[in-house]
Amino acid sequence: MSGRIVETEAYPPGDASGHAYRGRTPRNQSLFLHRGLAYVYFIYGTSYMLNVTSEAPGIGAGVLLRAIEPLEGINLMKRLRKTDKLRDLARGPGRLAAALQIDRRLDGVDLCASGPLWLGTAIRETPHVGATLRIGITREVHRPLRFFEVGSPFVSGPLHQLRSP
DNA sequence: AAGAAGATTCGCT
DNA sequence: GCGAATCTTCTTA
Repeated sequence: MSGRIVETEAYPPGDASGHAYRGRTPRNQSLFLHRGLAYVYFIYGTSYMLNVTSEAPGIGAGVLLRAIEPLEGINLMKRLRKTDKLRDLARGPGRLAAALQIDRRLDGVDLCASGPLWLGTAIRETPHVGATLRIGITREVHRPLRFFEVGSPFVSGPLHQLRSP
């Protein structure tokens, strides 16, 4: 299965809304490893979230992947998500993880090497990226750190664009 | 020690 | 629109 990332949120170093803010715990320890690894956690009793670590070792920070445009393995994703609606397969961070069968076993996996889960690049025209407010947080709510592809139907949440980065 | 809140989603009303 | 699901951390409600 594969998809194109169309929505992310940044949780940079020192961000009070980030999971690393209060230091290392058993759940978030992979956030403090080197960049390019998966940080996967479970929340609300229902949902896994996939993040990519983004800083040097010892600095806790990452990027939450909130939505992908499904590309390959769509029928498998439909089974895993128990829906036939293409638009709903991976629109939202919990849905994204469910569509890609991601759970805590993938926590700490190197996303920049061959393995069960990885990031790649594809040559395309430069996407139009918008920035707006992050969703579902209660601290540092005014920072425009949610990034999305303008016009994509596979993006979740409000799309009022605050600025173009 | 116990309860609430959290980077959410789903099903029922 | 609201409540439930139920893991991890933080607060003391």
